[in-house]
Amino acid sequence: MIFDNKLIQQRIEKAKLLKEYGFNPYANNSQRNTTVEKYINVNGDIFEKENKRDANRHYIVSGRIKFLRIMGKASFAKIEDESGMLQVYIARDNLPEGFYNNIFKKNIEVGDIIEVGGYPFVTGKGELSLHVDDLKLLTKAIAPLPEKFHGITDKEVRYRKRYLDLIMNSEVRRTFAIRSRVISLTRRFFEEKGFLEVETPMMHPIAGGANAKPFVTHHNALGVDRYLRIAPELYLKRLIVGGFEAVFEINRNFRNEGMDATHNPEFTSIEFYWAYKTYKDLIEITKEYFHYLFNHLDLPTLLPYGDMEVNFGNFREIPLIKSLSEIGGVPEDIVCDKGKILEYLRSNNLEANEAMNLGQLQGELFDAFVEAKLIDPTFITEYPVEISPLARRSDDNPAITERFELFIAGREIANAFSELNDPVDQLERFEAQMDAKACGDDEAHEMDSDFVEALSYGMAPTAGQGIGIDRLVMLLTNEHSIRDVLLFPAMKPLPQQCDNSNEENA
RNA sequence: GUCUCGUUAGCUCAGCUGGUAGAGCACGUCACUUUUAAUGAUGUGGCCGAAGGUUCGAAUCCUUCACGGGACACCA
Repeated sequence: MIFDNKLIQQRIEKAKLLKEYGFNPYANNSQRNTTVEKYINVNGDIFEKENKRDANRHYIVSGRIKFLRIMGKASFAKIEDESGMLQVYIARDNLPEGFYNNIFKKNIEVGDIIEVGGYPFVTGKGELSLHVDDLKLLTKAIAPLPEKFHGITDKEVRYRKRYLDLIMNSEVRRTFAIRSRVISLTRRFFEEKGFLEVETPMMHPIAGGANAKPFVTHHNALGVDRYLRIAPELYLKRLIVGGFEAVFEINRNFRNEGMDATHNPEFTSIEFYWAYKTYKDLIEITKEYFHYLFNHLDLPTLLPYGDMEVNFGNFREIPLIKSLSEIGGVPEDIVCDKGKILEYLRSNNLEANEAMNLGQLQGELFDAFVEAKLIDPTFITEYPVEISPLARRSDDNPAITERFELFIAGREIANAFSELNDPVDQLERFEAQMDAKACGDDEAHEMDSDFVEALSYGMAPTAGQGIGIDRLVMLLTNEHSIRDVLLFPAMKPLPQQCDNSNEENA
């Protein structure tokens, strides 16, 4: 039984006793008329008052008891609501006869949610507090809170029981408040730019738009399997075909792959598509977007990330090949020679795969020597066509594509390109993917003939971009695990949980 | 997937080369009307992640498994 713990039994007993005394341990008649934050702001003048108090004011605040110091006939408690923590002073003689000794001291404890009324005053130690003349229990917590000083530090417990993490680590709330604002600001930014927010299916008959393994589910009514989407890309482009010229979608993608500090099976991205534009326009709007975020989030331009400092006032742009020598320190004369690259990789004790083509090897050099050095925001452009299967070829140089990836703090944060809109080329690329799939590549794209047909009606030249919201939030909040920016990250089930769910389902 | 570290009271952690399971906080009882992780006294509290094995004897040594953290490889 889940409540068989002795401490929980004690607290259940206290709730029973309160009921017997006529106090509802789950009262629903809150009279709260201010928050802790407002209380502290409004009563800042109490420090200047005579006796440092004003008994003519009266406020009712509510919150969870985080600290309780009982000293005989008087007590101090710290109660916390969403806005902050407030000290309240509870003395026997200010409460109804017997309440303090029999009800408060015996049956109310840390973790309970209470409501107190009283006037503002400043204690001898100089802390603005509330002088309580009315106290009631709103919610009895029957489970004891973790230790008040160390709180809850076990990452596993923090992720599995996020509510406990939020109770004990109030700074965690700040991370998720920032996340919420990033999503809200992102939406507003693109709306203000004239983009239309759309919702495309989460359940796809064909999982397309990325190289990834999908989750499969089953639609009973139609008797068919459906794939949770791995990317919204192909649907958003259909909308461009249909005549929308600027669309975006902020939503979840699902990939049935491994989990680690930067991968959760469901993750949030924004993808946006912009007709009559190229990737160069995307570079400009991306800079504007970051500027907008930083302004509205009040973040400093020099943002710490781990032991790095990222200068968001220093956006750079460099072609991939050029970055190999200029940033990666790879000798200029080898970056376009397959044999010399292989030799160079070997001499640096890196894997040198003879089967790779020039573009793939340049990608290897980039990963090994450049990526980690891209601290300030850097647009890497002119990707080799061999490692950019979805991007439009450059008209000037058929070996490279009209594409960029944005790197910040040594990590990829956005991927963008001028979209392929030649339906015959697209069909051929799908067919090549089909061959790869037949050869055992289970992440190869599926043929989506409806999408090819859509392109055959003509898609205006379009630029499209995806930004991983989770990783962006990690960057902005200086968090180093995706689990710290997801309220409920995916976790393996515990054996006991399986048993419970079976019982519930039975 | 590989390597590595961890899992002991509600929480945070000790527990050495194997010999009856420890502390602080929390909780119970008592004292205390301006405290700040309040204080002082006293008491309760354990399937040592799970299963096997070695041993007279295992929290401790060995094997397997489960779940986490970190690193590396692949993907956003």
